[in-house]
Formats: sequence, C-alpha cells, structure tokens
Amino acid sequence: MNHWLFKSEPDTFGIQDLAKAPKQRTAWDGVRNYQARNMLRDSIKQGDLGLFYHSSCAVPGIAGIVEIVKEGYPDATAFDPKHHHYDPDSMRGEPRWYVVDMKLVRSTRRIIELSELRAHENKSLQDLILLRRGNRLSVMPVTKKEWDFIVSLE
DNA sequence: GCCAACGTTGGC
DNA sequence: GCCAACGTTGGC
Repeated sequence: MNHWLFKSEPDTFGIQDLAKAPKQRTAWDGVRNYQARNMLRDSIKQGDLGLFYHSSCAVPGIAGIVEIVKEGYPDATAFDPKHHHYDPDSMRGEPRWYVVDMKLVRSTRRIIELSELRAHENKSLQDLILLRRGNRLSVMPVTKKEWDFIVSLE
C-alpha cells in the first residue's frame, strides 16, 4: 500500500466539499500534467491512502486523509467541449487524461500548515516533494516515513 | 533538437 | 496583485 498527496484549491473543491459529496466520494478529475497523469493511470492503487492538501489559499496545508476506491480510468471531463478542462486532443479511443476515485477517510482535526511542514524540511521532511523549490505537481508520492511523521504532527 | 515565448501554479 | 519557477508550444 502506497501513500500520496493530492493538491486541491479549496475555493474550487476543498475538504468540506468532499465531506458533503455523495458517499463522501469523488473522482479526482482535471489533472492536466503528464507526470501526475502517469501516477493516476499507472501507480495509484485501490486501498492507497492520500493526504488532501489545500493550495492557493489563505492557509495552505493538509486538511484530510483520503483512500483510493477506484484505480485509474479515463477523465470524462476531457471529452466534454463545454467543460472547463476540455482537451480536444484527448480521444475516447485513446484517452490522454486519467482520474482515480477517492473517498474521505477523515478530516484532520486541524490544518497541518505548510509553514509547519517547512519547519521540518531539513530533518524528517527533507525529501518531501511538496517542499521542493518550485514544485507544482498536483499529485505526488509520499513515503511511509514521511506519512507517519506528518500524521504524527496532528 | 534547441530555445524563446507564453500560460499556469502557488506562496506570499 | 506580484513574481519566481515551471511545463508546454512552436518556429527554426
């Protein structure tokens, strides 16, 4: 079982939106980055756990824990001309973009803030991809050690 | 294959 | 709103 971190802008879809979703479940759609796509398509497995991270907001940080309930399948929003994430180059016979389905395990009791993670960037979290300079990946792997450490901060 | 231009991300 | 950093595009 592997661990991941998923970024989302709470103004668009935050942890509260996941909590209110039917069955507290959602498809992680709209990813339009090849590196992240490859993870969604190939690496993320049912039963894997993820940190739900709030980005581009007043208090960036980890807001919850999710579990993968369905492995990668084509992102239907890429086929829809009316959709904001429409990609005319993604064909149904040869889909370019993928999603996984996830469900809420729980919200964290508090936001584990980015600034707090940064306080450990020279020690326990020195390899955390999230903290790498200029990092823009919206889906990234987290090691078991990093996971355990981050969860222990809560 | 190079690389400048451009659009996007995301913290501050 | 600013701006650094990055990925993608497209001309050559």
